[in-house]
Amino acid sequence: MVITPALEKLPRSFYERDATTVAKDLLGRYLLHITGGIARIGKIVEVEAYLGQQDLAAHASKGLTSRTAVLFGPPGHAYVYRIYGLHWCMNVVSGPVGKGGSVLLRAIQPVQNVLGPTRGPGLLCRALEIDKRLNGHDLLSDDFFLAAAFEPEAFTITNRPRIGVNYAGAWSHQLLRFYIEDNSFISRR
DNA sequence: TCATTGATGGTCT
DNA sequence: GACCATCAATGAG
Repeated sequence: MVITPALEKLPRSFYERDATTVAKDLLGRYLLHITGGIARIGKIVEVEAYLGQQDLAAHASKGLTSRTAVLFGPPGHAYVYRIYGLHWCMNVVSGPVGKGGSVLLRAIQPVQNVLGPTRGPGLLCRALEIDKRLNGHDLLSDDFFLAAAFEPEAFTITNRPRIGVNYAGAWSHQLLRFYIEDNSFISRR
């Protein structure tokens, strides 16, 4: 029996801040995806910030294309794409509008109705049934959104370089990966 | 425990 | 045609 914490949907203003601020503030928040009457819920424990067009590690560095259009759209929407031909990854578009900033969700801690492992961006999406259909989806909707617990918990945030972006030169060294210290659900490495 | 590699497809050049 | 914001299975040590 899982006891679901009381949750409050995050407002648009939450996402209108810069990617680094949103990334750190997303730790400890809850991701909910409701499909077929089943609510799948995970607590976010690891994220990476992608700063926008000038960030060579970010998809937005390609500029505005059909693929990256969502990144340059309004904050508070989901950017979902396929990577390495077989995995889905999910970002949260952050502000300010037009900058192309976003936050990659890398790992969650299972809370309710989660399918399989969640320590990694591809696994996370599989576990919450997130795929291309949710690209561009508004995160203030009622079936796919982020929420805060009414009673937040205390934790320490650790900074590390982002993973898998060695091609990005100096940008690959920036400490833009954040996770909850000592949480056992972060991706290994 | 660590390093290597195969699977697999959309996007960009 | 090359390149990936990955994961799981494999084999060496």
